[in-house]
Amino acid sequence: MRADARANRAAVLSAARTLFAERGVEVPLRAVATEAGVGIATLYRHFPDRDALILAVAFDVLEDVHAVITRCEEDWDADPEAAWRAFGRGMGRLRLGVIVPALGHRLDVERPPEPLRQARAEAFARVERLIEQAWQAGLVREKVPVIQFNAGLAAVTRPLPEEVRGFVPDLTDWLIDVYLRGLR
Amino acid sequence: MRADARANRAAVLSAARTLFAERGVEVPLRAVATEAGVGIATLYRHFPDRDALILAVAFDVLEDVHAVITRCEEDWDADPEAAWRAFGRGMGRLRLGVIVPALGHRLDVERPPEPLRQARAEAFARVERLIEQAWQAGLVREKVPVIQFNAGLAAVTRPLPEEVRGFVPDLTDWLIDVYLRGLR
Amino acid sequence: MRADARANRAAVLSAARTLFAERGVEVPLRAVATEAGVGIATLYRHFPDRDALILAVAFDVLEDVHAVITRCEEDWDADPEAAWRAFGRGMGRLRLGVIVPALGHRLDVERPPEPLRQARAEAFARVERLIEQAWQAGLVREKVPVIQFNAGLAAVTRPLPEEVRGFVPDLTDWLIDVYLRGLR
Amino acid sequence: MRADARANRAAVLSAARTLFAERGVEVPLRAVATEAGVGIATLYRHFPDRDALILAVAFDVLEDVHAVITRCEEDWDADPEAAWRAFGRGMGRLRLGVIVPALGHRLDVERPPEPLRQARAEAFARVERLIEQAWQAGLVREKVPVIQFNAGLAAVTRPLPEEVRGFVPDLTDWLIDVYLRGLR
DNA sequence: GATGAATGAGCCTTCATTCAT
DNA sequence: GATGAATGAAGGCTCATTCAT
Repeated sequence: MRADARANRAAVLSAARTLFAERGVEVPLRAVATEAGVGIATLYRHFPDRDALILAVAFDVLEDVHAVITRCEEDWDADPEAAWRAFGRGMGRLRLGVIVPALGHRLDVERPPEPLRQARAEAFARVERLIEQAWQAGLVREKVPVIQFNAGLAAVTRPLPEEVRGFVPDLTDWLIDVYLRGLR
Repeated sequence: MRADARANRAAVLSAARTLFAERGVEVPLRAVATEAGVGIATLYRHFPDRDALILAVAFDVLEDVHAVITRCEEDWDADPEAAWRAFGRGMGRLRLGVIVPALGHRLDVERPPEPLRQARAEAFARVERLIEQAWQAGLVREKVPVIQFNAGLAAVTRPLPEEVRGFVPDLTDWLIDVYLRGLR
Repeated sequence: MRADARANRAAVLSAARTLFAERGVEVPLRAVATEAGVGIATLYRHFPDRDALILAVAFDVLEDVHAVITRCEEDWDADPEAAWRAFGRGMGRLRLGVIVPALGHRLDVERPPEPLRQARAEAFARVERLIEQAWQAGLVREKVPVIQFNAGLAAVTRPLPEEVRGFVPDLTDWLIDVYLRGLR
Repeated sequence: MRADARANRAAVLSAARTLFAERGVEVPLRAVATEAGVGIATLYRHFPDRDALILAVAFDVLEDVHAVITRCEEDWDADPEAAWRAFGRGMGRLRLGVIVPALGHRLDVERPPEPLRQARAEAFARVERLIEQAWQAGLVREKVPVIQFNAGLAAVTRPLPEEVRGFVPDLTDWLIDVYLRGLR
């Protein structure tokens, strides 16, 4: 792939991630292309349809998920509770709440492609280990299934309407704290 | 035919409430009409545009909100903790998570009409009193602002994709429990 | 026909004539019914479809046409030129320009009904006689065919947009004068 | 593909001009697109809404208006009367009667855009000069305001229904002659 | 490879017309 | 006879997707 092509792909991906988070995955793809500074046909060259784009964003997010997990693992011994909370907030900042439902909504119909399934499984396994550790450290009252834990996280991090955010600016962080506390 | 008309209106309202909850407030109005078993023009006769329909659903939901609150107030003295939890679950079942964001999204643009504002304010006041009681009973650690409390409730009760629900059937109830526990 | 029914019919007819002249024959029939102060179904009871209503208005206008002609005939001997001009203005005030095109547009496709054809023929004959008289009196340079004369009158009396009317309030009367003068 | 696009734009414009003249500016845009041999979305790409299309047609017509005026100016000295009549007929052929009312009807609501206003003003000025000349040549009895002159021309050149045109094929030319003669 | 243009499908909304009370 | 309600058929407009340059 040419260097400029790669740059375009990256720009589209980044724009998609931003706009998906801000306006939902139903945002017009033309808006994504414009935000990325490329023509609509260029977007389609890299991502044949909306699902492909969502999928790519999902991979992108999953990478960050792994980074957050890694960070948590590294910081764990120094201060489990802080690491655990940072983990929650880090996950929250990834807006899982946006991409997870979209994945369910659009991709599971036709079976999620194997690579995604695998990357997800790997992340699940690592989170499961974290939950286990947290349980041993007394940070969660029971070993919640990962999928349930993630679903909760997703629920808690979906964007709320402007109006509400206006009144409660740090709502998401607060909600994550409440969520984690509720798990104890 | 007044009776028929009323029945149709109710059918549309009910269909809208269901489909809004399942597919979001952007669901095609034709789908709502079909689900209600009426023609599209009948829907428009009763609700001149989407916002009017959303508004009507909001009122409908608010009525149920008041009922849930009343129930909680009545049961409070017998067992505060049980009443409080029932309150949370009752609210959860109303799918506030669907209608609240929609209200923010669409109706605040053109100022929500006074009656709604008032009905909402009334509900807020009653919930505020409940929170106060809960605080006194040691069920919440601090007197959270109602709007924040509700926003959290909304976040926690928005529908998740089929896939997730398949794995964790009682997710919403579980999340509400976690939420309420986290507030302690 | 009941008295109230007759009154309703008359009200609809009158409203139609007004609104046709003001907004064209494509005006929503509901608007006509409302203007007439009756329900839409009442309008339809009296006039099964738009064409029937247009037709009825046409008859109504034709009656006035006959009155204008009669007036002209009566005043002729006293002052032919004044009578001729009054005739033109009288016709102009009837807004033939609104109803004539509509008749052509909508009714001729399926042959205009006999009664209309006849009433029109009668009016045509009388106007033809007037033209003959006017020719003898030197008020027109040649014996224009009636249909042509009327078409010209219709063209000249169709309503113009507000903007223009604002600048030239008496445009129609002026145009009729020009038209009649041009015929000399 | 710039060339194709331009051709399409021209085709739409031409189709619009034809259909506006034949069926009025309320003609379905789909019909215009079909007549132009393009998809409906292509029409919308070039003209974002009906007003934009009407506006473009208006500009198009105005260009022809200027051409007619120029022609008249050039031919004036050779034979003023012939030039004046040719001017009237040339204007008549442009179907001002269709586009002028539409401009009044639709565009004045949201202020006609400056360029149009200017092109129109320029045409008005030139016609005013022609009227002045015609007055000096004894071709009009008084210096009619341009707007009034044009309104009359518009009134006289609006299309009449098929039926009438069937009976009097050259009605418009005849009417223009009568109009010009009436102005003497 | 990148781009803008073209296209049809789909949703919103209005309106003529028919029904049921 | 009068009425308001119901309905489907357009027509306006947007957007995902495909083409041609």
